[in-house]
Amino acid sequence: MKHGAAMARPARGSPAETRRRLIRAAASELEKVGYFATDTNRIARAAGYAPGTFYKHFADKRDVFLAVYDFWVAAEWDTVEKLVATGAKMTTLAPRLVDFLIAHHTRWRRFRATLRALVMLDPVVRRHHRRRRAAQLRLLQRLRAQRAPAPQRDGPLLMLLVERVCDAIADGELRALSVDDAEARSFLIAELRRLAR
Amino acid sequence: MKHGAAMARPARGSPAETRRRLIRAAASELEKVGYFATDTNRIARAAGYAPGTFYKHFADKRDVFLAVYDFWVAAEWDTVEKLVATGAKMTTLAPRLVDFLIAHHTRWRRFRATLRALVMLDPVVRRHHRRRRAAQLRLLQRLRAQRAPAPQRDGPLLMLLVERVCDAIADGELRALSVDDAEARSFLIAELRRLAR
Amino acid sequence: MKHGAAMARPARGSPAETRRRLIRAAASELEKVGYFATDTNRIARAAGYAPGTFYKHFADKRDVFLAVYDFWVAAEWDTVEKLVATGAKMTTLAPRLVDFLIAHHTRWRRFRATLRALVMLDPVVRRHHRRRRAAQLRLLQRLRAQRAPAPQRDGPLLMLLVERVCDAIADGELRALSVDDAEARSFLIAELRRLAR
Amino acid sequence: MKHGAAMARPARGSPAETRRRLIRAAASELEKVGYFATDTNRIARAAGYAPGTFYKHFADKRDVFLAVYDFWVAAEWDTVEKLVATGAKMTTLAPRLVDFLIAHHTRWRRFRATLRALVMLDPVVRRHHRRRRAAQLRLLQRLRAQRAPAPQRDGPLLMLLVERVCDAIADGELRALSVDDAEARSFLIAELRRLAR
DNA sequence: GATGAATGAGCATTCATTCAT
DNA sequence: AATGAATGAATGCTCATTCAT
Repeated sequence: MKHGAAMARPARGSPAETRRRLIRAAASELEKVGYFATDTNRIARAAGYAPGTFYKHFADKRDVFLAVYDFWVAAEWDTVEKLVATGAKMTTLAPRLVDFLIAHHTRWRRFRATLRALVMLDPVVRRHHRRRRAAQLRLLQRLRAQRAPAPQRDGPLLMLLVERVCDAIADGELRALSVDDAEARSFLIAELRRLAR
Repeated sequence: MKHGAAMARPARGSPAETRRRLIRAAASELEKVGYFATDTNRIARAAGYAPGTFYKHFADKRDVFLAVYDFWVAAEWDTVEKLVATGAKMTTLAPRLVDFLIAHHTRWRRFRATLRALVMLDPVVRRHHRRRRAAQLRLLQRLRAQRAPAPQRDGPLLMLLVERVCDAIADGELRALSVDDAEARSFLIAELRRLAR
Repeated sequence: MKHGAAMARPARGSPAETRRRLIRAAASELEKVGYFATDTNRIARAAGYAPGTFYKHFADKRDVFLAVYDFWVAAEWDTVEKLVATGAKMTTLAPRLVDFLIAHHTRWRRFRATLRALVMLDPVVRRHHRRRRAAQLRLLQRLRAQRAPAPQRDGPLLMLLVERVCDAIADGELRALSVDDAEARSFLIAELRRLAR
Repeated sequence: MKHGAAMARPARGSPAETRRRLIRAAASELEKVGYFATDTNRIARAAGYAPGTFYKHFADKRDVFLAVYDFWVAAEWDTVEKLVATGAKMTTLAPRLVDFLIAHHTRWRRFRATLRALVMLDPVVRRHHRRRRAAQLRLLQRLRAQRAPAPQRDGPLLMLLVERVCDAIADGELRALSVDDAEARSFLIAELRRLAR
């Protein structure tokens, strides 16, 4: 009715499409108010579905959370890979990477705050997170291997450091302590450049 | 029986004593399961009191959380001050400080995970946290002034860095990325020593 | 068993039907024990539903109260309009109206007692009540205009008087003061007739 | 300490004094927010006592309510008797009585709203109220006997009418229906004068 | 595949009342 | 006589989840 009589039962799209819509809605809710302040009914409604539909696509509330996390990580690493694939030198690459990472963390800072808490408090989220981390590390090492063939052991610390500082900038923690964002940015760029020798 | 595994029923005590017991019980609950998985009735029972007693001492659930936070911060800085007051040189002082901070963060890692999330998600917790942070910074500057009279601007970054790395060690994030805790510890000690020249 | 003496479990019905059932159950509870002695769980159970269902249909306890009030007012004025619509002369109409009003107020006297108190004590109920009152007054004037085209200003006092005396009869206040109900009834009929000249 | 060392344990006054203070505090609370929105702890605190003290003087919450009611009724009839005792003619007396009653009801309108509800909903309050009413009626008849020796049967209706209209004026119900308070006042005065022939 | 009415355990919070001091 | 810390049943309300359609 709504779309005219032409479409023979649009059926709202494929299951995959529905799932994607739900994840997007969940991501948005999680970023707006965090995990504990949303509920699955709201997520379903925000995606344009009924409450029951949610449970056709996700086992439970935590399950969307993990899906959103995967979505988030994929978005991050896709961009990182693309930037690296440009073949630019570290001198040019580092600021681009840092700017992207700060923006990405800022855009998702409330989601990330929830993530950090759940990783600590929920064993299932923890396990999932560890697995993804390991995968990221492998990716990172692959990327670096293309530039400096010698094996390197400081990847983890770098990753952690970058992530932490990005979160701190996003949270406004540094500003609150009267540290300039630009200062923190320079610091991150320098760290990245140092790696590439 | 009625109180399950609760602490022995406390003697009809002073309000201050009751409050302390409630804070302790809340701290323990927060560390065990986090903010969102406890409830005020559990906290009260764990302290050996009835639900109503909780609300004689705290406005609401968030209110104990802030009290626990204050308790935690006070415990940390009391020890830091004491260690500094020994008058030991940075060479000896730094490992002691680092070892204490790592132990302290490890002991309260789940509480700290919750804290970080709430600072991001709850404006009241955020405000409270900012205020405490500022106070800590003043304390830190006072402590450093005794050693290096020249004014220093890197306090905030140091504080943040130390806290972040301690949390990472406590969370096991570094271990999960096959970074030795000892390595991280050395790094922190080096950073601290660098400050004192 | 689980639902105690509740109404038979209603079929999975339309929201409107559920809402109606909840209003009916609330009306019955309010009349039996008054606003402050019921709770929303009891109302839901009495209607044959679980506690949560109540909140799908009403924002809070006060909200059902207002719905019951509207229901009550509608029932009253529907009948009044019907009686007036018979076209009977005031001589015949007056006793019928009075008898209905006395019966209606008697049937709902405890609800009305609560209403009067809440109108005084709760600003939201007060506002709602004022609005309904104004609507009733307009209806009354419309009804009277059909009989006596000249504009009349004594509607409010009449409405108030009738309502008050009906409540007094219903409450048994008059009987307690050894005033015959019949006497009060005659008084009301006389007042109504006087209006029609 | 507070009052100097001179007073040998002021003991706060006699039990009767304490009781009076509690009643006064309860009256004030009841008028401010009504029966269901106060609690006995608040009443005790408002009177300057601890919660326990309340229960040394009253069996329960309802018990103070009845005491306040008695206090209120006594205040009303004391004044009425005094006004009647001036020996003034009804022409002069009636406006004075009416003005006092309107003021009295206005001052205590929220208390009276609660009273009317509780009379309807609580059997104990109901019984108590009936007894007081009967006593008032006897007093009224005694007062009128001094003026018109012939027995009179319209006392109850008069009392009820006056009370109801005073409440309506106090509640602002009449104003809300655009009936002037002055109009209602004149009506009451006329009714009173009619009684005295 | 989607719906959405219904669920009910669970949680934060209140308050009349008690009793050891 | 007064205290006030403590009680705990009760209450309003939420939300993850189910299931008949």
